[in-house]
Amino acid sequence: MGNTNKVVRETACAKPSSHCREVADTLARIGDKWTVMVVAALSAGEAVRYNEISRRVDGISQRMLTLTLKGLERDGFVSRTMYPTIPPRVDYELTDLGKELVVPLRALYAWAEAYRPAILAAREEFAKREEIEAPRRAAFTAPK
Amino acid sequence: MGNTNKVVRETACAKPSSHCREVADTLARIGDKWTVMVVAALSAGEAVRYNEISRRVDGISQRMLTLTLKGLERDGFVSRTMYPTIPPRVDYELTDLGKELVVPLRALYAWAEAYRPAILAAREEFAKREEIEAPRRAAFTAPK
DNA sequence: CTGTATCCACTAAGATACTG
DNA sequence: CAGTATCTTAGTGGATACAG
Repeated sequence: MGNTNKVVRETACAKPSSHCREVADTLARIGDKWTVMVVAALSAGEAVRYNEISRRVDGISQRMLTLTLKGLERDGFVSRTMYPTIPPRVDYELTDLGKELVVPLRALYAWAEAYRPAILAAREEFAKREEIEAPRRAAFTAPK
Repeated sequence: MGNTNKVVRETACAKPSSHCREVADTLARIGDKWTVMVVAALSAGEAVRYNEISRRVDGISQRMLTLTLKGLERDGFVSRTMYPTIPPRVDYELTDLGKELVVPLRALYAWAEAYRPAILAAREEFAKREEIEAPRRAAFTAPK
């Protein structure tokens, strides 16, 4: 609990009057493994139930779905409506803020689609160059 | 090393013919903590040396800077030019692809700037509601 | 149905020290 | 100056079991 490390975190920025740390922060929040996909699952506009999201975002664990939804709710991107029926039913829906998030996300989506081939190509070329230069260090693999 | 868990990773997608997993993947790649800031440090256009980037992205460790730069180089976003002088000098510069990346990043930047107040407001309101509903579970804090 | 709680494996990331 | 190597710690995410 004692704050031994004080971590300044200020001025960790390239440009003068820009809050690029805040962008990085925001990007990190929406850019994690599941958030984008959950938002995508809700982007159609209608309210979706917990299990339906779980089905749409196949591969997500309950834990991660709950955490992701809670994070999105916390930041005001989705609204949670609970019906105390039996069995219980909970609807999730994008808020207005959430819908605003979809806009830049779609832009990024378009960008990713457009440039992914270029990225993959660059990656392959890089891998090839690595295989040429790797052997130079391989000689240094002396056991201690 | 034995692959006990087989991890399908296919069809983890909401919409039919969309590669939203790929967007998530791309977003995760460019959306991590340091990548955005390093790209920002290079976004002015000129070539920048290793230590200069290190200075601009204050707080980054050598390890993380090296890894981030290697990742960016790998994906074709930055070019690395090495001058075998003494002392050695290495310049990093955004490639054309890297400059294309700056475009959606700026859009996201604008979005983050515009909506951050709304997000922070939502977060505070959520925190308040939590404090009201938390006590209900506090009663269950029985020691095992 | 809609979660919560616990445990465990893996990875990411910082600090530090050393090399060409 | 421009990295690499290694160690250690903290956080992420999955599986499972259980609760309301």
